Amino acid sequence: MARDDTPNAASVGATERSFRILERLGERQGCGVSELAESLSTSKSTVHNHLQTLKELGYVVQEGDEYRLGLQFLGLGDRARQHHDLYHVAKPETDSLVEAVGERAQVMVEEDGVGIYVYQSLADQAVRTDSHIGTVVDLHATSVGKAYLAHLPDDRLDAVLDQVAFDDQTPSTLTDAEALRTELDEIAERGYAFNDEERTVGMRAVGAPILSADDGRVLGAISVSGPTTRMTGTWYHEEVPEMVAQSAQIIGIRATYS
Amino acid sequence: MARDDTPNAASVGATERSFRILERLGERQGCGVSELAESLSTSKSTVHNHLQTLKELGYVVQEGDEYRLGLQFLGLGDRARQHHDLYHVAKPETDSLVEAVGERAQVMVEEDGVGIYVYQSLADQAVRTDSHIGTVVDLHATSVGKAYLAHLPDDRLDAVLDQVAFDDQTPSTLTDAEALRTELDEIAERGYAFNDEERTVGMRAVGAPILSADDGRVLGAISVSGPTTRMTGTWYHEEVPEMVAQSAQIIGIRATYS
DNA sequence: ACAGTCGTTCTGTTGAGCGGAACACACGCG
DNA sequence: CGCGTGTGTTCCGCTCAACAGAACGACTGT
Repeated sequence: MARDDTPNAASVGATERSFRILERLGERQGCGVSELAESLSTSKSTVHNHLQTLKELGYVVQEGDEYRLGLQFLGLGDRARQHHDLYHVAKPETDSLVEAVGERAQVMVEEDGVGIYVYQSLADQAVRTDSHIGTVVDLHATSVGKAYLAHLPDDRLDAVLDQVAFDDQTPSTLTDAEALRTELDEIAERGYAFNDEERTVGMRAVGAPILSADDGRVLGAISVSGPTTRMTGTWYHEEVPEMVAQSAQIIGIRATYS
Repeated sequence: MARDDTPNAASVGATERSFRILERLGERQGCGVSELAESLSTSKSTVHNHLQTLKELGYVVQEGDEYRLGLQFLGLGDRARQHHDLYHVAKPETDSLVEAVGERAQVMVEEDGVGIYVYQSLADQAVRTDSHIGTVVDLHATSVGKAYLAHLPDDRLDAVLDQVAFDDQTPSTLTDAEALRTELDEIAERGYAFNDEERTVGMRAVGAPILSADDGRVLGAISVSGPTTRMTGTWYHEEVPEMVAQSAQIIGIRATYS
């Protein structure tokens, strides 16, 4: 369910094709029909039909010989985010956290076995990577994901781990389910999680869970990430974790009483 | 093209149906199969097929007997917004404008004949309406839209006005094309536009165009809106316009040199 | 003028998206 | 307890529409 390459085919093929086109349009910053047709191994006419339909619906705009994603998706995205009220309470606190540490911070929420960034704040000197709002991340290979998993009830955790494909993304990625479970226990006790180049070489991160203040349920997670050159020593191991955990706690309190 | 009810049918019907379902899911905050099927006058099985497909693609999540929009749309929306670099430069300035006037402000960009809010900032006492990020608005019935139109080249203006259906939304809405043109001339000279309950009864707004600092091209528009009870006298007619126009100018300058 | 793009249009065929009916399950009520 | 009614889900054929491929203009740089 969580991964894209599910074996069972989608029942509505045309819809799947449309979204493949849209996703490709997002990756490249807009492109033409032929480029899309080739990269999706579909005929030009089919791609053209879909683009025309999406254009009429307002989800794609045409600029000369190029097609781009339409801004209407902002509306759908905003509507989807309104269900997760965590966003509104986390936004200001995340901004001040970024101001304090001078790196990058992101707020994650789980959806259907994967993590999705609902907010991201960047300091001026923060490292620009491919992650942004709406980025889908693995729960077991990020500091936010592990902080989240560490506080998940056992049955939910089992369900998530069953879906996870342990395809090591970097040489440091955990590939063993048991090793992950023992690390999650440590994280739960410690209160925050580290990520040392597991997902992206050259990047380290510190994540903390956002817990409901009354029933202790985990609502999401927040993390700060930066380059290995700056994330070192007690700054990486103590001071940043302290600040992240504190911000996470504040967000958790605000989320429960609002 | 700009409006939804275009006579010519979409070539890919399944895609259109999928998006109708998604839009409906957005309006109601998630709902069930039967409710969707009835309101779209489609069979339950068809709706179910589409929902399953969208769920596998990650754009819809299922929670018990309810379906909701998935957070993946955040990614598509963010990608679409990246093309309009206006967003990044306008965000901080809009926030400080809101802090100064204590109402609501929104940044608009044109896309295919309609206006779309790419950012919105709310003060604590701001009026909550149905507008939010991604909201599609008519260019001729909003202060942002008119401020934008007033600085559009003649040929582009003609093209937009041809598409506009003058369906008066409130008793105050302008319904005559010529009357609109004369008002646009005044706006262009004055530098800002007013909106007195044209779109929403009880709401007034002041909008100013965001112009490129070098070639004077109009990039978008920004507006402040609030209730008629608070938007009165010189505050509405002079002070707020002054602040909005100043913010618009700052954004225009930052947008050109960045 | 030519060959190389690009996007667009056309047409036939087949498979897939569709509606309708039947199913399984959860309620609430007498 | 059944019943009635409400879900969401599954099944199954029929037909229409989504697809591939080829042909068409319009450009662009040889």
